[in-house]
Amino acid sequence: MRVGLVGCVKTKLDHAAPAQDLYVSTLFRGRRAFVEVSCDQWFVLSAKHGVVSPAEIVEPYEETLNGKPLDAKRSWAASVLQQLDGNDIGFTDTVFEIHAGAEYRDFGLVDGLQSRGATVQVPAAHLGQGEQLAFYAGRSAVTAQTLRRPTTVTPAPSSPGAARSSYAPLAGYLQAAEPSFVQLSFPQIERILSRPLPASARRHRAWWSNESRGTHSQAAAWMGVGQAGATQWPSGKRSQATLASRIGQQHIRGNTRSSTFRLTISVLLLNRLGLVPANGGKLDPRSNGLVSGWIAEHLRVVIAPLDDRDRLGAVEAEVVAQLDPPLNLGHCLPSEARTRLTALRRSLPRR
DNA sequence: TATAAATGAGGCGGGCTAAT
DNA sequence: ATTAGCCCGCCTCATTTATA
Repeated sequence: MRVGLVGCVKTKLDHAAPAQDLYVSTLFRGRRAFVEVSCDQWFVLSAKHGVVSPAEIVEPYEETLNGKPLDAKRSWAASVLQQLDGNDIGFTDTVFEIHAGAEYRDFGLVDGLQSRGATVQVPAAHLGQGEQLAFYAGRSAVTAQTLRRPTTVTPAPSSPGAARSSYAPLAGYLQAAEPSFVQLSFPQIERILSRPLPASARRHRAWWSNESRGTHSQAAAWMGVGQAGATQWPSGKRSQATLASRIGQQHIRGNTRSSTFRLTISVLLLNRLGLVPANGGKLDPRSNGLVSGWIAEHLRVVIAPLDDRDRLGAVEAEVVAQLDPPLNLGHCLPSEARTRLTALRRSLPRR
């Protein structure tokens, strides 16, 4: 049995509503989505009412544990434990997953649960505010499911990408779309997002532009669509890399260890750019920057969508066989140039 | 000493303009 | 027409500083 306890937040609806809907901040919604997947049952930890079932109708109120006197926090924790005692929960075979701040946890609640024989986990402990928002928004249902298995939970570092954005539903729609060409109206997009688009979306064409390194999450949403990696054989493991992450982070801004393409460019330009090898088959930071600049300046990318990622490996072999690109080695016939390239690549040994 | 207020953190999201 | 990028406010928690 796994029980989620979700702390209340300040921002609420202005009218009575089921507890699960009363709290409307991004953080609460993220926590709720998390426990709905990861737990068998969950409750709200309300500063005013203690343990509240998600469906229970609650009037909006203005109360928080933050900054309350020690005694008040202790007696609040005691009353929460009392409510849980009366809830027919078998503590010894229950894992409590707490999604609330330290004020809610550390004044008797965690200790009380543990002394009753329960296991307590705090998946987002020690994360900063932004990190928490990213943590909850970035966790897909699949990821939350995996939390059922490990005994200790370590929050993953936040990573760039579209999944944590409020535009994630749009990314998901595009990801799942059958045809590689999709046309949507404003209202259709708003239905997918379950909220209106900002006014700028209708007023400024620029709102819809792509963005390589900016902060506009809507651009990240559609630019992150599309998986770059094929299914690995024989493990069947699927790469999580998107086109944006593979090309941008590994090929253009990565290092020689993360991209064979970079390795090839680096060894070919070693003398011309005065590149200095470093340990581990990499280049020193300055040299790596020079390679990034060179690639950014010269690289042109053509994207050919393919619906079946499991066939990417076979398609690559066909494409390479037809084009016979001089810098590719795999799937190619041997040549004098390729023998030299192999030798050059050895000039950056991985050791 | 207890409480309240201010501040910092950092990712998200929006508005807008300059540059290409 | 499109891209790059600056600026600002929001959100919440944790910590520091000010006040009663």
